[in-house]
Amino acid sequence: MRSVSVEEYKLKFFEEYGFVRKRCRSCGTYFWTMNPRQEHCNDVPCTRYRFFEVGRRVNGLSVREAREKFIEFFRRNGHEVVEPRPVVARWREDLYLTIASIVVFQPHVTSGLVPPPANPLVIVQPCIRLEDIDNVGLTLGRHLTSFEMGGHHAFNYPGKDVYWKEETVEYAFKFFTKELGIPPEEITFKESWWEGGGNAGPSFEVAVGGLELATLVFMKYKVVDGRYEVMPLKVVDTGYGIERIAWFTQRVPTAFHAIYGDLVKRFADLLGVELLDHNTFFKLLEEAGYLDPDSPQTIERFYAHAARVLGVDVEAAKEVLQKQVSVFALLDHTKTLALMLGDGIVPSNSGEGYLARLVARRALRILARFGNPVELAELVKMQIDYWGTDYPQLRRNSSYILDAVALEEERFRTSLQRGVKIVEKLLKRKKTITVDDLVQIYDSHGVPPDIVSEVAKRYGLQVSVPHNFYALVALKHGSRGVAIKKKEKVELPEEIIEWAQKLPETRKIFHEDPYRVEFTARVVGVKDRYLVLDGTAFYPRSGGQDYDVGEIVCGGETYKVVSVWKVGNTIVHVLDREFRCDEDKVVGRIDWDRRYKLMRHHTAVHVLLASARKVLGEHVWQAGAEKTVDKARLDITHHRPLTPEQVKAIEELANKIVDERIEVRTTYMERNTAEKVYGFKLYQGGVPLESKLRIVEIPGWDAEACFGTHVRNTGEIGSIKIIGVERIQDGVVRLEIVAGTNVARRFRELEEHVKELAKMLGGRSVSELRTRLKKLVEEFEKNKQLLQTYRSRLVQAIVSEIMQKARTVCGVSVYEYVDTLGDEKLFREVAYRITSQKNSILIAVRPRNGTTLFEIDASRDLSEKLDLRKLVPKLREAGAKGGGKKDQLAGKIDLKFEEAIEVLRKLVVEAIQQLC
RNA sequence: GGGCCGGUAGCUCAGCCUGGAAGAGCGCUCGGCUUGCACCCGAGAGGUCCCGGGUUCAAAUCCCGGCCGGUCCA
Repeated sequence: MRSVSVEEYKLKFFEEYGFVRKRCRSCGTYFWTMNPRQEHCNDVPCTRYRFFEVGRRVNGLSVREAREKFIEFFRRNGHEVVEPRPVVARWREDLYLTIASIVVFQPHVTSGLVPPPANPLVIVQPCIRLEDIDNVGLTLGRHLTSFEMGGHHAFNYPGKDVYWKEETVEYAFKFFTKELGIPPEEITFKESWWEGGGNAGPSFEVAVGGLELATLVFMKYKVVDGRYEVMPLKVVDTGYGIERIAWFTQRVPTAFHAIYGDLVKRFADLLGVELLDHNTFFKLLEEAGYLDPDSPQTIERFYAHAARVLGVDVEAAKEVLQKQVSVFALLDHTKTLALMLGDGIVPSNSGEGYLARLVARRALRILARFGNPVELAELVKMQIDYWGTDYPQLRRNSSYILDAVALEEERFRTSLQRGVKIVEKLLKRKKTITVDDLVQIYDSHGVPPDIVSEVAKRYGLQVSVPHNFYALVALKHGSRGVAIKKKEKVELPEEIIEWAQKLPETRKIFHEDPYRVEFTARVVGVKDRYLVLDGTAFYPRSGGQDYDVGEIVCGGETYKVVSVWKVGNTIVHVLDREFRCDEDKVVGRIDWDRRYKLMRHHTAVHVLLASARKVLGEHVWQAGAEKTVDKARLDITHHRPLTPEQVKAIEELANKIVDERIEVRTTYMERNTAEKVYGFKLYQGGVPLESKLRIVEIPGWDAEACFGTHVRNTGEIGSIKIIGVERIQDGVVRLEIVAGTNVARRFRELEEHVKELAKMLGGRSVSELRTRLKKLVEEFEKNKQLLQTYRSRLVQAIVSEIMQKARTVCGVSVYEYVDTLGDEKLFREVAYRITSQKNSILIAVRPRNGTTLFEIDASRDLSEKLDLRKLVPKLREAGAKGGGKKDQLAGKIDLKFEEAIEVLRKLVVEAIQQLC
């Protein structure tokens, strides 16, 4: 840890309350305590867990009660309550999951762009962190993949301070002592340093009886090139572990007992695991604090301790323990999975979808080890029932959640079956399975090593899985990069972008009036063929909507506008040639026909998304969209392929929304208000970087933060036709549509196409197409049969002809055949018939483009005496190229076929004569 | 977004390493056995070896590119 000045941590609060600063004898960390005799920092592993012995006035808080107590305390102390956000960080471009309460306010609030929704505020945010997924269970609750983080936050702007360290520490102290009734001398404030996401600052970790209950961070630095710069905006970022508070107050031995109550026993029963009693768990817990999952020695020590507690040998203890751990891990994973799916993640092989699959597969793997006594969906169902009140989205989306889980289970099973076959195949080829094989099988086929080992065992082979298996897998993938989500690219030269950035913002006439075709504007910047105006009706490519084209008139000259781009808030027109005009004013005119098609397509896409969400469920999210003049497409997240009925239902509903002639409203709203009113559905097309959002709303159906130009009324769309449905990626379905007059155009194209087909098939009308085609296919099949009959007859005839001209050399029949038909199948049959006679050899030539292809086939018995490959050198001398097997030679010879056959005959006869 | 694995008969796959006559099992059709059948016996039909290019006398096989699927990791 870097050395931090003591001044960062010295507080009046500590002085007033009689805290002393001490240094931990074990880890060297400085800490503050009211107990002058305390020698250690009061956190594991420097002390054992003894939080269950610590006094407290409040007992037995459930997670919900702990959450409410936390919120209530800070509400009483002047904090406004903010509703939690989804566990999928839709508003973040650089993060998939909500990993902390502060994530809710990043980057817009912490960067100063947007004011916080309240200040100060309190929030309890469900969070998901998957880093420690493999450690869940073993540490009896120190590691969880999902947890609720209670945070009270204050944003201190220059000249507008809310509160800082003194108040924050005092709140924590009061909450723990007054609200929970923990004796003051039991509370330790550990000095620490927090760093993340380019920010940093001093922090305190609040520990009681070995358990860290909260972290208080004072974000005040920005990390620039490894140096710390003081930020104008200083943020109080606190994190209280709601589950840990529940654990602490309940005096139960594991966090899982505290969080899941009677679910623990119900899960254990379903798995057939006999749970240890609380006393035994408490004895285990004493050692659990020293567990460091990264250190195998501490794990071994834990097992040894368990063996002593249970009075059995280490192997037996390990087995008992692993069963308990499995129950805990399964409780944890199923809840996390429910939360992820409940907030609309669709399992997939990439992006946040993969993270859901990862959790599902860890859970399924555990179930597999127990012989799949219960379906995963059933366990998830229990979690939905258990948490349904706390997280209503679980109940609302339960049919999707359960369907997605069932599908994941099915996929995992087929994947495993495939994997087992691969292992079996491998075992047939080689007698051992190396560590490399294990890594390869997991990496390519998703079969975890313990399952490979189990399969191998059935074949009597012992395969041991190395401790660092997953590290080895990680090694194969190289260094980790940062996840970056898609970004719209601007097709302008670098120097033009730089130039445009220095120019003023352009007035957006296309927003003020999307129906404006002609406008007058002043030139504010010219560089070659790039033109910037003070205002424009030309829409730049943005939000998936293609740019406008048209013309700009200046000084009697007309310039064509070829494309339009957005650089920040400045709009750059690309002209067909260099702009040379001294006049200040220009007149612009957009290509209305094109624009109107784009507008209709854009609004149609919003309608389509609303319709898809209604038909398929809330998990449907826009994964991408593009609107061109010809058509538009919308990629949506969905776990299964769409059925024709679903496609039809989506299309029908979309057209119903069109027919209802709903007014499309465009408004500007403060970000916080908009989020409160519409939720995060707003950010379907990405997250704008503004504090004020432009909201395009189709009342009752859809509201999105959107830059695009839209029609005034859904009725203007005219009609929507889905012209393509395609699975473009696991978990993503692409819908292609046309709208408005394009539907007619599309229909005409299709009609012409069909007419052409009808014509090709010799029919006169489209209605004949079906019957003609059916007949044609039948005829084709019939002719194929007929051809085969003719072929057989012809083979017969050719074979007898060849036989008549046979010559015998040393008891071997030598046949010759000149094939001019070019029917490969026929030739094969002829060759087969000839060489299935004993002691026979066939010399065949086929004239081709002035040269001759040849083939020599010998019967099997002959090839035992005569190796045709011995002829190859002589053939080479004769100018042929080729090769083959003992009983077959093939190649090419640059001779007329009459000459070729003589050469070949000579060689073959010579070879046979040597056998005599 | 990247790595790895795969795409051959209706289905499950072998063949590919080391180029030279496209295979097996199941299913299907017909026939036999049988009261009947999921059994047994016999015969038969069924193929763009994912697509495109290259190397070669010759490519399912080797090389390059693409498409599709699976999987792991971001």
